[in-house]
Amino acid sequence: MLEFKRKLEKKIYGELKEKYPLHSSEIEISYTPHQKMGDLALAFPFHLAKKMKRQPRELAQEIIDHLPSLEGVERVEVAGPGFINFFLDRKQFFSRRLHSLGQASLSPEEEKIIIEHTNINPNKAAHIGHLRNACLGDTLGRCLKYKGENVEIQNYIDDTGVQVADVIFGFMELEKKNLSQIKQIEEKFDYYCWDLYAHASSYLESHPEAQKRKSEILKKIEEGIDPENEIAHYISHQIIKAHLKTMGRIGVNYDLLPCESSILHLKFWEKAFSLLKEKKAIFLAGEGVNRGCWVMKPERETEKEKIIVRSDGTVTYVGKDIAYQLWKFGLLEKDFYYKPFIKEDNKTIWISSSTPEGKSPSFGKGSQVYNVIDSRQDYLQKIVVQGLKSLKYLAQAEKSIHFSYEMVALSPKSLKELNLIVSDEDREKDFLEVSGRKGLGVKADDLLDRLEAKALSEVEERNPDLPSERKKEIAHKISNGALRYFMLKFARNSLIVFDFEEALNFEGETGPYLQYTLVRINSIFRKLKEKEGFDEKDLQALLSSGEMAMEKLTESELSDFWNVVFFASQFEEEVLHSIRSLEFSHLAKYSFSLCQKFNSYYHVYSILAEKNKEVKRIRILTIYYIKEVLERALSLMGILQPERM
RNA sequence: GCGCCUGUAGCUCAGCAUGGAUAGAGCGAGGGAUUCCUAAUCCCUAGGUCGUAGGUUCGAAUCCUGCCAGGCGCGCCA
Repeated sequence: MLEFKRKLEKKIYGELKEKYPLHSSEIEISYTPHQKMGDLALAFPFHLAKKMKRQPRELAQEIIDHLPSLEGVERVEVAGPGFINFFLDRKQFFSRRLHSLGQASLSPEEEKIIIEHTNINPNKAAHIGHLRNACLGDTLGRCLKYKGENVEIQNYIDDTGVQVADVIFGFMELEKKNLSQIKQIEEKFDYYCWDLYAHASSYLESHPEAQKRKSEILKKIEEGIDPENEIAHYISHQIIKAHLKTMGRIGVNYDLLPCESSILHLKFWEKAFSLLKEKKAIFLAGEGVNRGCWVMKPERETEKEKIIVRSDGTVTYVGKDIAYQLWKFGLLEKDFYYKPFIKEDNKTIWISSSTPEGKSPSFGKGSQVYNVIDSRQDYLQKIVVQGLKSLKYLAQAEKSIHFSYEMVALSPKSLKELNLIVSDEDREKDFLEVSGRKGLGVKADDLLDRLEAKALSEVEERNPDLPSERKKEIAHKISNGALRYFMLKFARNSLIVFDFEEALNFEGETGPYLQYTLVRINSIFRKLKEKEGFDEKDLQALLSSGEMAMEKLTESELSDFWNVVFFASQFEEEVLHSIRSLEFSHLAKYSFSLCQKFNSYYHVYSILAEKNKEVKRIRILTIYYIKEVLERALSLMGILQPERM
């Protein structure tokens, strides 16, 4: 479709450029609002009419008279106040789409793209907010790979931060546990830490004298002193494993886990610091409130200067982030060591190390970097980019993309359902921010468990005779579809106020609706095979024969056929649009609309029962085409495809 | 105070990049469809001053400005 439009635009421009004052960019083909008006539309007669001081409609007609017959276009007409609308040769169009299935017309534009997402502090279980992050980042990765890009997924691990220290404080001071006692904990470890973290946080808040011990813990893990350090190591690694398992449940994967501890021990910051000083990107404040700090000048006069190194010589969060961002672009002149963290059949997840290890693939050195981080960090991400600019890495600053999105909050109803106690002040609000520190949130695994349980009971009801393993597998796929679609259907700037009833819904605009549509299509092919012996070979024969007797379709069937096929042909444009705008709700809504169109078609036109062979053939090809597009759409969204439901 | 984001149907949200033809879905409400490929479906009905006031334009939900309302950020926390 994309290619078809571009060719047509070029051809039309070529025909008209001599006769009219036109720029090639003005010839832009769009879609008509309604099928009966035609398929493609040109709006340029309006601009041209203005330039030439003429009536748009009359001018449009004149232009049409000048146009030769166009390949693939059956009819051209003036519409409305002066649009030029094209009616395509449906048979030719469909036949070409079928033949070009599988050969993507998209092409990569970057050397290597790095996506950083998930980034959960390794001190507690993952919650719904993290699921949104992971779903967005993972979908971006899948779409970019589909486009042909070389993509590396990184999940940054802040294993030396205060959050981890809080949990260590909880273990050592509140529960008086040593490492071997911690290892004996039988409960789900990330859940155990979830509660302990909340407990330790509130304890530390009400016992300011305990802060001293916490600072000591923090210092010891940064300097690598046991037992605090080995406990930190144990906790973070156990939690990372739990997170990877949770994300594995929804099909989210990573290539590399870069750790804060490695950045620290390999002195990434020191290198970045000398670069920043050398290029005068930061300076030492000699007076004012920030005296003794290294600060970055604001871009605008009205903004405050940003502290990068505190007066005690320690670096701030944003400073470390600048160092990490430099490394991602291969600009730091330093690298991590790497070792495998998890090895599975054909996939290894690597983790950074601060000491030399064996052979590993090459990481980092991206030409473009996406950081998937929620919108509360807009300002800090801006500072990171500003850091690159001050270092005169303008190209890299341009290619540092903050994939910003709104958070997931909790509705008062959800909180009540979880039996979470909230303060009177919080109760007044329409929604509450998820807070790991307060233990306020819906744990990712809990939500997934509930989705699976609900899906299982629905499967039981519909397919009581299936073996229990099959049922479980289907329920898993359904829960996966429900969750992934839910996380994608909202625009990224839309705050999701989480509600169980809405998230657990399997009807209407939901993942299971999409999955169900595909199940129906597959079911038709299964029955075709069972009842008529129509198999893959027959399908291929049908595809290559190119025989389509479109004239056998009634006028209304031709119109319904075209409605769904023409829409399906726009898939690649939707993917590109989603990548460009980082708005995967487009892809989600597009897929949903495609399913709606198919389901309407399905109710009117029977395939198995159709007596007319020629009509039947067209219908088979139609649903085959939709199946191919839909399967691709679902896989880009990370939605699994059950064979039955 | 400054910066960013949001305001569209009873509810939840698309549409805004690149202005275009009659503003769309889902949920909820009411009605209907199953001797026929899975009813997790489909069809019909009701429901809209696109926050508000201006501006630009042949044309504005979409672009610009003001105002109102809400959220987030602006720390020698991470």
